[in-house]
Amino acid sequence: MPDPQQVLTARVRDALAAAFGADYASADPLVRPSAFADFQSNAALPLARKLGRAPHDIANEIVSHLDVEDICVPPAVSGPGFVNFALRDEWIAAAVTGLLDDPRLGTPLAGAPQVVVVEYSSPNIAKEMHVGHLRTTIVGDAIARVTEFAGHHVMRDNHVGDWGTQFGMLIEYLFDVGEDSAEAQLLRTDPNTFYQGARARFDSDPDFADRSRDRVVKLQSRNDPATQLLWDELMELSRQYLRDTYALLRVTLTDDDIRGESFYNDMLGDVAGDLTDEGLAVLSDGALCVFPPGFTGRDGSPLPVIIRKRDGGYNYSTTDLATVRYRVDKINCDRAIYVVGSEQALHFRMIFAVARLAGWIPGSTSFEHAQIGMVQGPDGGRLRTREGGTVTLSSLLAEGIERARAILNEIETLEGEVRDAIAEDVGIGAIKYADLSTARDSAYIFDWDRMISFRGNTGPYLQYATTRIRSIFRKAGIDEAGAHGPVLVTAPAERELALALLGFGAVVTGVAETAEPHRLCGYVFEVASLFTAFYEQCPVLRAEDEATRTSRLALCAATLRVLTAGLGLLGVPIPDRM
RNA sequence: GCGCUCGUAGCUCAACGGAUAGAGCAUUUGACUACGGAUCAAAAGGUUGGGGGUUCGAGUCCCUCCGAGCGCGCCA
Repeated sequence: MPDPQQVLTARVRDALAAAFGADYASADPLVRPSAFADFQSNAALPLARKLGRAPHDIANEIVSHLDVEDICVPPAVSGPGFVNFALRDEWIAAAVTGLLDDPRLGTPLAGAPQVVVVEYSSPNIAKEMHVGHLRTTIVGDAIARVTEFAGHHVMRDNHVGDWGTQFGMLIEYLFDVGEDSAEAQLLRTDPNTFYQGARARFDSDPDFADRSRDRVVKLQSRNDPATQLLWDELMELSRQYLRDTYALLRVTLTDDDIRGESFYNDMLGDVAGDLTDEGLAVLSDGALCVFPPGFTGRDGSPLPVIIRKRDGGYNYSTTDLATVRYRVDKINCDRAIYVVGSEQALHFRMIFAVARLAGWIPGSTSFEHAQIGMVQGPDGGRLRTREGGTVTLSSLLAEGIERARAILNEIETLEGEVRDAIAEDVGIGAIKYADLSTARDSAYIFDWDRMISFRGNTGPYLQYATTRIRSIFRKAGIDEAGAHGPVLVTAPAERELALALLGFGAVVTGVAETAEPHRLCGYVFEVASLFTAFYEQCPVLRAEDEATRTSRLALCAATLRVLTAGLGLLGVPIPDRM
């Protein structure tokens, strides 16, 4: 347990119990990084009222009961009652040396592992993904990776849209144009154009629209082989497209993670039936609705969750409720994280409310909507192409790679094939890191120049930091895995870097709890910044003596491992050279 | 109209109720035969949209006003 924040938290808790009784051991010792020391405890201040004593006295009392001799120099009380901790250099050095032999880099395995469903990406199939899918895919994947690494059992769930009215339309259109037609070939090359063709006919030809609706019924009843065959073909084409896209994006989703809306089709009747039996669902304007308390619409009237439409069809609310039940009853999840756009916040609040009303979510189970903010264009509006159209994900990724290549071409003389691979890593890494590094629920402005810059808090800067470290080991002719220290902490830059490295586990654990990958981005950037400062101030290969050289090589190795682990958990690719 | 989210440095963004609100970019200055300068060091830049309140302590919690984005019955 090399994380000083956790160690100190435990020690202050002991001191609280010793000073004021066991009742106080449960209080949060409020140990935080400090600008005035390495860490501070704010525990004394909130206790002042409770104990009826001056906070400064309480702080002194805590200090007198503290046993931190092995970790810190004697703690000092300052300000209104803060207890400041300055770690001993030897303790930091020993802890970092220990980090080198810890495959988990100080990250504790979850004491009570949970089954966690992470729903993310979730595109509509038979359509190309657009920029709106970028964040849910990238952020969701990072959340899944981090949660998994923290020791939980993660079930990735790609809740694709494969079952709505539009599939009747697409299949009917495919029948009309002919499966072997040039038009049908568009499904392989340009599915959006095929979709638009179908849509245009749907809107202009009432007969076609009627046939499309019939086709949906045939599809959902699953008893028309010809319909089923075409749907299967559409699905296979989509799986192919998704495999390619996720591979390029370095996203861990596979075919096995696809559990689309169609999967829940046979459970929808039970959802409607059980809600009716429980007396929760009532008919309103011919539709079967649940009115969860506390939700009102435009004119102040109660807002419904529509379970069954007037025409007898089910919609996405029904599917989402079936999904909740499946996850609780069949997957036995302890936690479900929905990585979906923030515009659907109301929808999910209502779905979760209905599911709780129906008793489908046990009190101990957490259902969360991890809201994803919009990706905006330079003007703050929706991101669009120059022509005003929707930006497809593939064109966005291609441009990122192209921009990375252009920059690499200017500076480096790498072989063509190697350069292509590096350009891909850098371009994809830049986009992903920019996307991950802002709080997931706030909108951000998409800016090529900022994200692909090799300076500042960007993917390429972090990738570059790792290549510099690798370069040191290449130059030294040793393998970074062979650097075991011991680490000595003397120079200020060494101390700051070492201290930061010890915080890896706490950050990972925190991100797993909050599903906020941007905090991990902030952390790796801080480590990279401290490393470059160290790199400037502390010669490694030309260190003054052998012990210092060994120590600094070990610090480099620890930094490299923390950075690669952190970027790996974020899903940001790391080229060996660039 | 109602609800949700938000408003922080010129720009893009951080900040688990804790001391003097931090980074990056841009700007200005300094350091180059360098373990990869795709770098580092430093300066300057703020009444945290306005106003009240709670608290020992508020960018953070509550109220109110202003402004923005999103959402609000049979699309998903």
